[in-house]
Amino acid sequence: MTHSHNHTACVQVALTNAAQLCAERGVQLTPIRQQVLELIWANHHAVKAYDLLERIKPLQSAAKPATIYRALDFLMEQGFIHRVESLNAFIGCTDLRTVHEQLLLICKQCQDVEERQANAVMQSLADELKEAGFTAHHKAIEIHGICQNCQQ
Amino acid sequence: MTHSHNHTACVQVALTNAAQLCAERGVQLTPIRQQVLELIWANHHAVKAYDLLERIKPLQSAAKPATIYRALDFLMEQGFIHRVESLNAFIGCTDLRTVHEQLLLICKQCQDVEERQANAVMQSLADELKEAGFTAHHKAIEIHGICQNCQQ
DNA sequence: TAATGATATGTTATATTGTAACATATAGAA
DNA sequence: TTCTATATGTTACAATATAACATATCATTA
Repeated sequence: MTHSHNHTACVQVALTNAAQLCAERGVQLTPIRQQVLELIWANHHAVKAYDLLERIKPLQSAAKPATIYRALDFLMEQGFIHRVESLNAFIGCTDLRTVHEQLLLICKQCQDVEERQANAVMQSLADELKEAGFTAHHKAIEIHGICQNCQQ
Repeated sequence: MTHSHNHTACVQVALTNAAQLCAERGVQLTPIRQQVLELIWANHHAVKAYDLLERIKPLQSAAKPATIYRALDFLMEQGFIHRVESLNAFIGCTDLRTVHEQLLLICKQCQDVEERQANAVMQSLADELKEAGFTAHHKAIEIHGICQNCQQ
């Protein structure tokens, strides 16, 4: 994704959808929340909370950790971003309109994170959970390695 | 697992296998490392590093954070424990002799973590990764919810 | 034997990540 | 206008993790 794509369009779509969903849901995409979302969408890397804090300071000089964490909490509740558990970091969700479980492919080389629906994986996981008698509330499926673009 | 099982046997097996594998590999299961492994195996909950630090202090009064993190690093390298990324915590590995990817089922109610081989899931995941052109180095697959025993 | 090197641990300090708690502001509803 | 819900400001701190350098131990070998 770092490699050749129209990223402006990515950002545009993400922000437009977020704004519309907020309107539909009667929740507020305040300036801080929108700025955090934009900063997360600066690229396809997972971003750390304290990096966001540094980057938002020119815009919000009063920003403190809580400023960022509250915005992140909101954006996660709304499904606009995902937390990458194995990196303590965050990425923009590329699939806002679908109820889905995310499979995250995390490239060690370019740092990009790709989100995939992976329906077959989710189906066999559902089967496995049924067999185990386990009721799932949240799934974190994170694969670290080297993405297609980074392998010559 | 909290629910009715001979946990002494779990611990025994884990420690015996770890000792044997260390001997085979020519690495040292030092007192500190063994104590940390035992503390992790106190039950089937994921344990936090600083909890381990408190619990090891009666045995190792000089213990500091690095004491624990070094032991954890060793135990993870040897495959004796897993890190639960979404909890910042650690559990004993129940399947030392098999090369495997772990699916972790984390119960919100009893805190137990169950490790499953989930071969079908891993196979469809491998297919998905192949399709994505992604070379995996490490997989964190962590499902949060309610385990069979905790649902009446 | 003494020097060397590999491994493990001791120790201090600090970096990173995340939350609690209470105060203030703002805007719409009653 | 007052009330309420929501959002943000602010201070302090908790929880998680690592860096860097010192010391110890033991087997190898010069």
